[in-house]
Amino acid sequence: MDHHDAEADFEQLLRAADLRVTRPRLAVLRAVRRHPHADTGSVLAAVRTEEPTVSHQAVYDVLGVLSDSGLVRRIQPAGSVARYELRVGDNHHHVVCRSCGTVADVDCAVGVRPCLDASDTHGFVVDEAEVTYWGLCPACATAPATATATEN
Amino acid sequence: MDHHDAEADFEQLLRAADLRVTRPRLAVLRAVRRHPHADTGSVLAAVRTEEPTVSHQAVYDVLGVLSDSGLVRRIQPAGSVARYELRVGDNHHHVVCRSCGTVADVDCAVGVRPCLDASDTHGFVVDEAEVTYWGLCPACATAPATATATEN
DNA sequence: TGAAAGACTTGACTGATTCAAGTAAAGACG
DNA sequence: CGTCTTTACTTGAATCAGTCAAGTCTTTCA
Repeated sequence: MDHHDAEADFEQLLRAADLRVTRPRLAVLRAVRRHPHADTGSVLAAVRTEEPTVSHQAVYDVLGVLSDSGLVRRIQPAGSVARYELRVGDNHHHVVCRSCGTVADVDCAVGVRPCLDASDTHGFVVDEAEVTYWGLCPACATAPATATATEN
Repeated sequence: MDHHDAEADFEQLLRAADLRVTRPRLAVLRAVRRHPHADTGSVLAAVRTEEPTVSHQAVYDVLGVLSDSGLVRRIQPAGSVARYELRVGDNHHHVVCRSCGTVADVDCAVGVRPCLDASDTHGFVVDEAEVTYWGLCPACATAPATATATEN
């Protein structure tokens, strides 16, 4: 994984989305790549290891525009703050640990767009079906409940 | 729907769950029945039309214990505050309007427990698959986006 | 009826997220 | 390459859902 190639990728990604290329945006993209499912606070911390002067507001703004542009995906399991990931457009889903809040990716077995056919959507125009699996992660399934959700 | 019968039902429900029967709890159950998918604030407001002295903390507490006991179900679509409903244990799902946040119930067409078979759950012990359909409600699909999510 | 456990009230507090005003940097164009 | 316009970022304050803590009232059960 060459550093400059990855940089170029993110830069292209931004330009293709008609977004200005800025240091905070590149840093956020790198942070999200390094920490899949990280919440805003973790992204901020990760960003500041490279760009110590980036403000917390900038991170909120950047995550907002990147989400709106579809460059990152925002998820928010019940009871959790917003989390972000780079995997986008591949219709994957998430398992969330009820005990510690850890999130992992899951490819649905049913097909490319599972469960997108609801019987009656009351006239809603549906464009996405999001599946969240709830349960216990390997650690919490065996150990007593202690941990609290923070990072992945 | 006779008033006293319904009261008796809720009372039984509470006792069956080993919960004390209190005015706030009955009022919350009635409020949630009257306002499916209402958030905590709306439940509080609805409760106070019958029991004006109930504190906001009590409503949080009651909704907490009722959720833990499985008497009500708590949902929280991304970007929304917690919402509550009485329909429980029937594995139904939700459509959420991207524009106004309105929530509606959906029975999944695939079967009783749709999508519960994920290909690889990374060792998680999964006990529930929650499906959230995203799209536009009839009103927002035709009209320009204006409304903001509040009540159902 | 009276005691013990549990629920409720009150009031303060936290923490994620947003708002607003001003400064700085990116991209376009000459 | 320098200037201009647009848009991003910084700073600092504010909001709001939800939680914590201490004390009082109720429910339940003996």
